[in-house]
Amino acid sequence: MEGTRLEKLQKLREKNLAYPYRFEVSHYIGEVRNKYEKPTNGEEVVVKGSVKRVSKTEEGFLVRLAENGVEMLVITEEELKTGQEYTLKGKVGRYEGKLCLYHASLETGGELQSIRLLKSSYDLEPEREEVSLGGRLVTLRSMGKALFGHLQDATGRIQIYLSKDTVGEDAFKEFEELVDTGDILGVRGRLFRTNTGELTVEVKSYTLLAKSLHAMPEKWHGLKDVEVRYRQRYLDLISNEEARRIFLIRSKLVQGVRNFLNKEGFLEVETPILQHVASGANAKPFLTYHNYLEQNLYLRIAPELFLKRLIVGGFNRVYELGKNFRNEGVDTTHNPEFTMVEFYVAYWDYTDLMDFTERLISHVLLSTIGTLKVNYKGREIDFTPPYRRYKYFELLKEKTGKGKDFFVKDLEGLRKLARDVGVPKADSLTHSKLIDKVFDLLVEDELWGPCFVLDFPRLLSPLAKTHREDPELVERFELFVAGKELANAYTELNDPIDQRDRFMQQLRENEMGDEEAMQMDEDFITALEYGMPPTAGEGIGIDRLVMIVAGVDSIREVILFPALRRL
RNA sequence: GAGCCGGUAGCUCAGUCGGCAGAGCAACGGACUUUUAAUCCGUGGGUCGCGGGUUCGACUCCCGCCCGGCUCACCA
Repeated sequence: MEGTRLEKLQKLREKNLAYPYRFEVSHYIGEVRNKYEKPTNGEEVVVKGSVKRVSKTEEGFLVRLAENGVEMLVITEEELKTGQEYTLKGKVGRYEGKLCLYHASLETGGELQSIRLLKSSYDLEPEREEVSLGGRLVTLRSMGKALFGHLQDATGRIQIYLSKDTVGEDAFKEFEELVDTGDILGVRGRLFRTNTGELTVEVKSYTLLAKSLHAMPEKWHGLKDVEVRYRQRYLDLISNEEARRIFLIRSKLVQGVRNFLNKEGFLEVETPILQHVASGANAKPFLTYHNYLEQNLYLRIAPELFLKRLIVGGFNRVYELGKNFRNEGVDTTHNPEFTMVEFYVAYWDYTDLMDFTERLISHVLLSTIGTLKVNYKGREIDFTPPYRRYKYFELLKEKTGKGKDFFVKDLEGLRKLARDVGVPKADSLTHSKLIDKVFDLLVEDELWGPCFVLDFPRLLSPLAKTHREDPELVERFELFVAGKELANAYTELNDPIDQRDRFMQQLRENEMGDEEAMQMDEDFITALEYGMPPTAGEGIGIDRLVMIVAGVDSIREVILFPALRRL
């Protein structure tokens, strides 16, 4: 902690001003800005002005361009010189809320637009509306008898102006003495625009709502240290616009999923996370202990078997959006606790789900980012339905020239193939794992655009119903995007006798060394014995979907507090 | 679990061949009533991730450990 900030806090305590209980806020900051800043539409304009400052950013040079004192931002690849006058052509947009000319290039002729007029058409006059706002003071520029700063929350940022004239001599002096950047501040005053056109609160009175005892991260470069960004995510959210963007997308996306499913008549349910048998997926569970029951319990690896019990119970459409826990490694696409939505529909089969998935993804994308096309790792992904559909063994045949019979029946031949293509530990893997690994290695990475892979080998899918046309297959599909599995679905196995056989097969797989083979769940089989209607079910990985929608390549960037070792 | 890279002031980063620990921002003092990465003058600030070793001398070289990132293995 910083000594001088502690001293200021002490002075606040003496004046009984240290940590007030409440502050009446009229708007969140973003609301005020939205009210007076019209959305831009990419209009192309030519403007002329002199360069006040050039900053280097990831998007190019960020330039402050002034025409008779009125300013706008410009983002350009051109190397402009401070103090020089230029005519520039570009598209009108906003940069952190401020009017900005994007993709600006030098221009000789063209119809000139005055910056003042351009700004007045997008940035409306606030008519001295009175507002009361709270936020964190993130910048502060003191000029003796007046000062400017910016107040920020996750919805936006707004400039504040204080002078001896507006708040009075004593309050101004107190501000300079006791307030630092980083403090949470409440301000009341009237909105106006400065000479350069920036929306600003002319502060009549202010309240220091919480002192920050630590200095803020650097105002220009932000917080870069990824470890600090994950461990102290609040600092990331304060100082990095990108972090705020990602988690606002995540929130909207989750909301979009819920809205869509609710609209389609699904019931949102919650099933146990603490389970006696961790089944429903191939994964190693976390183990915990319940003192009163005097029993070990597992953290769920999937909600599947409970959701299907609810189908037995007559809830025809159910979903659960929540966390699963798998005791596995951590990398750019895996976190030990991750979020999935699983949903089940009585009387449907997996072909119904493919169409449904396309509709769901479309709805979610449009409601979060307003488009079906996203850029990911420098390539476009187009989610416009329909998605391509490939059969599992046809993809393998393309790559290996071998058909389904080879993979299902010729274990030794498969083992040799696996060795040849470089599957690690090919000598000790079980038959089903071998097929799975060969597929991963040869096919998966190439499935870039959204596509369904369907009709998986029965061996790999102990909960899926046997294919109506081929007893060696099941009615199952996975949705692949950017080489990663995003969703997994099947026509659910509802024959209890068959289900028991499949679990038994899993137990044998376990004995043969597959630690992740599924556990037998007798209670679930009992439920099936009472009769489960034909049902289709699907799970979608929310974290991965957010990664693609937000365009980031590490799962930790879309999880607020990712798993890290304790310091 | 393995390989590679990284950890230096509150933050972002330099640090040459082993020779007094550096800059910008932030902070502190001063000037400045429309600034906006404000500006100008001045000041303070370090367990160089931790622990050993080599050396007259280690941020720098060697060994071990901790934490993180990437790749791989495992997994969705």
